[in-house]
Amino acid sequence: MTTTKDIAARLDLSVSTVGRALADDHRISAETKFRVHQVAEELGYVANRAARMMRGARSTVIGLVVPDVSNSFYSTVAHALAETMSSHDHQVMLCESGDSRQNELRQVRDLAAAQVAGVVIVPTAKPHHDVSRLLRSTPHVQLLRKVSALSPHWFGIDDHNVIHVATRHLVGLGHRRIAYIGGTVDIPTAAARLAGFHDAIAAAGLRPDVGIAELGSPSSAAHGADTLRRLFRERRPPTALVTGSVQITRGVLAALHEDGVTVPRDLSVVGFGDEPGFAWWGPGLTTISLPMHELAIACGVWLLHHIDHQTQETAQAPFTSVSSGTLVERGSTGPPPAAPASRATVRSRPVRQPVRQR
Amino acid sequence: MTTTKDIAARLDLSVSTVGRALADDHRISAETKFRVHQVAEELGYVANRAARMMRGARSTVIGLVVPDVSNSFYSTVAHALAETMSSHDHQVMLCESGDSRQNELRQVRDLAAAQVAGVVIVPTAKPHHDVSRLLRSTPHVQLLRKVSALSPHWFGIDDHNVIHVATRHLVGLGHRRIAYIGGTVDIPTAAARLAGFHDAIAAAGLRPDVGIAELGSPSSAAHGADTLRRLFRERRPPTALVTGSVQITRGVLAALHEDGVTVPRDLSVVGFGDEPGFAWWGPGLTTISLPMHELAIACGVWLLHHIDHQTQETAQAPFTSVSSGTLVERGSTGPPPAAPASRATVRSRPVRQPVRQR
DNA sequence: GTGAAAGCGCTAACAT
DNA sequence: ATGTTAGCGCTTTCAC
Repeated sequence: MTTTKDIAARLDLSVSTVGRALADDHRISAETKFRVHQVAEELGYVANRAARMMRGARSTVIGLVVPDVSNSFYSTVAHALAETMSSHDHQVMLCESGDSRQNELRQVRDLAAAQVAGVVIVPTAKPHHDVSRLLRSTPHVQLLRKVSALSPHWFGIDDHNVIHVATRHLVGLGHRRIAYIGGTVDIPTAAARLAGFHDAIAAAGLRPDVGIAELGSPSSAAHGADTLRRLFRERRPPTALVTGSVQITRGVLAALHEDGVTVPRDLSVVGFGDEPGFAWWGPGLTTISLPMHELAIACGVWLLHHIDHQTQETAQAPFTSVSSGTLVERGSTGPPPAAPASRATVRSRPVRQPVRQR
Repeated sequence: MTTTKDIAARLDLSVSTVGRALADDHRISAETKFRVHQVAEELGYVANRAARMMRGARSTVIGLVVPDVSNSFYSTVAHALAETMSSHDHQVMLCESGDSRQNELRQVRDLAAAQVAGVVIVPTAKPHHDVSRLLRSTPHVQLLRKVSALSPHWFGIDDHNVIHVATRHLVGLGHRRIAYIGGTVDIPTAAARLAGFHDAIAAAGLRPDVGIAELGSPSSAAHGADTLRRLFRERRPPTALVTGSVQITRGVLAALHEDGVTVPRDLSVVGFGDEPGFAWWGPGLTTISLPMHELAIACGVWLLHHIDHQTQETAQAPFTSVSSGTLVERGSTGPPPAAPASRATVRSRPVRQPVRQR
């Protein structure tokens, strides 16, 4: 590794002159600057960030803590943030919590050790106390989920409203037995979504068929598929369904496809998120589209601004930004059957038998 | 930020004793160690990585350079790598090149400045010379794509074979006018895929209808859709299609869906990659499934091993690992029409008119 | 078993 | 316009 010392030795200058030349200090002659840059280029000099940080320079690394980047929801976030940070000369450290407090703590500890400039975090249900403590001294903002143990700064979506709208849509179509499959209510967003469902159902004077995740179980595709099949095995299955997470939606769509359920005849479905493929699922999935890309960008630029301006002693007022989703109406929702719903053919042990389109 | 100095002052010890206690040095008494750890815990001490690195400690950060993490191909890679690195006490710095040499250079420069322990890179077509230079002094491995300017170590898939198998499948079904839509041949993987197609076509004695990307154009969904529509506008449109990237596959699927083309009656399709949703697209997409998760893990653990053992003066033999894909047969491929293909209804300005499934 | 001091690469205050 | 010096937080001699 080439250092300023090497360059100095090569030109018979002092390290400080080299440092200043590289920093384009006004006191250095144009000629010296030129020669320094030339040698630096030749030797492939790259300034050592570690040394710079020792001298008090702030890191240009932003930590991103998400449950799982392979979830397209979060990969969109990672992409948007990486782009935003890159265009502001910052880098993104990718950390996965796997929705485990222990992992989350390890990741945050690593970020603290790296003295990162800031952190964007989608927290787990109950972050470890040390996570709060470690983040206390680091500018950070919560994304999507919001827990009270961390900073009050938050960028998220109106979870309650989003599910409320989805449910109202089904009520408006005439459905009276509407089910909801969501994730564990440990997680605040999931709780808000469930509340949105309940409120919409209550406002319509209906009885909800709710299939939420068992406490502690993650919001997975398997859970979506299993719960759907359980709902269908009941005496009076629902005629409509609202899903409360992308993964659950995925599982439900796969199960409906595998089991040959005809949508919207046998069941109306409103999905969560608008992932690639949702548009071409069966008759097209009616779903809630969420502005994840824009949300992540807004969150990123806010954090950068916050980092630059919080040094002032001004009391930082809690900042929250709520974005809303949009109901995208496609073919998966329609009026309920006029006659008592004819039981759809749903097997608990599904046989692979794709529905041929013609 | 708490430092060893703070702890030392608190216990009236020297910084060296504190440092040793924290490092569990054998010369320090059990009691002192205990007290030091206690105070460290109380003060929320986190060792400063920058300072450690100044003392020669190697970084525990691995750079990951991909074109775009929102591409589920690469988000799978990012996830697998983050997991692997996390379980080996390493972190992942996420860098997006956007398939631009300039961005790639900036990102690699940042990684070099951060003195990262290693780099996993999906290189652009022609990386800047400085990228080679910068990476020369950093253990790195190429993933998927392979360019000669970088290290010979590479983990990828057998691109030629994968497309060869896909094409043979269609030939075997009796197709004689088979098209291929791939990305720009600037990128070695894309070139290999195209060659795989050509070889399979030549072996069958057929005339290929090839729709590759224009040079320099990225392998995008839009390109897939546009090229598909162009192919269909020709006098004798193909009866079968092979796609050469996930994005192109996505675009093709969307266009076929929007334009109401009946698959496999009007066109047989073999996709690339097995993304969520491909299974339920129309009659189920026949496609090449690729072991991206496993590939990324293998790549990650190899890099870690390489980092730990390259210090030995042993000449490092070039290491390459080729994984193969699997043809997943679903409903989107079938025999060609016996009679001259009835022109499918494809509009250049498609009207949204989803194909209703019944 | 513990302390003092040096030094990693860089920058900034203080000389010339 | 350039050189000298000190010090960031940590580890690691070398001393006691």
